[in-house]
Amino acid sequence: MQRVFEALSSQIRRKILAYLAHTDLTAGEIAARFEISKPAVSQHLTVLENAGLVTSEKRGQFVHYSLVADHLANTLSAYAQEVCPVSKPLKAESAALAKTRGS
Amino acid sequence: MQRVFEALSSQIRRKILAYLAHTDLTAGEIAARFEISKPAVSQHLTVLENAGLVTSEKRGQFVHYSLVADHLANTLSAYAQEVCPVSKPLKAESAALAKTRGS
DNA sequence: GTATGATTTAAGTCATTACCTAAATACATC
DNA sequence: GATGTATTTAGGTAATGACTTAAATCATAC
Repeated sequence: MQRVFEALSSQIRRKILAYLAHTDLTAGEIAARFEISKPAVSQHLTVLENAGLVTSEKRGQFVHYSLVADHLANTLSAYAQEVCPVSKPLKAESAALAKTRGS
Repeated sequence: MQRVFEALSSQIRRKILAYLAHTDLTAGEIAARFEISKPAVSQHLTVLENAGLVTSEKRGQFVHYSLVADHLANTLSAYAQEVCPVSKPLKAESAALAKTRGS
């Protein structure tokens, strides 16, 4: 929990997660989307991985990163529960979601 | 958004919000629940207030703090949407909530 | 095995954050 | 108005985080 919220406190890291929400990417592809150095991006990816928000898999000389959406959603949800026991907006959003997806 | 996640990156601040979820508290009552100095707690409260997560009202010599649950829930929900467009756990949690509360 | 490209590790700097103590401010009471 | 309590501001230090460049690692291709 601490590591997750710490990871989410950086705009860059939140953006990385948003990119990974659409598709898996290699470290290089992620780095190309930001203006900071590759080592800096690598550090951010390490933070995200230590928080359990992404996983990495080495294929050949590339390292592919992917989002662990469940962990993110579970953590946010758990804390929202703790602090907003009767979380109206969350509920409303989810109701809309359920409507769209039929479950 | 940045300020909210920055505020949430501190365990102490998350705990303060959890306390305020149950009831409003004065600055002193909050400080009494932690082992750090009162000025340190005051700084944390400032961070939370700047993030829009709490509001304060001065009554006599006391300052009462209360949670702005909507802002917290909305922000978490918005980012969850951005990163987990089909957020199963969030939905499941909310479905349970809806059941309990009938709406 | 040498050279090339992808990624991470290492080492160091700069800025920010968290914390403390001491002092200031504001309110209530006598 | 002097005293006591609640809270914040000020000033300073230590720890943490983000970033950089340079070097190391590892896989690929020649």
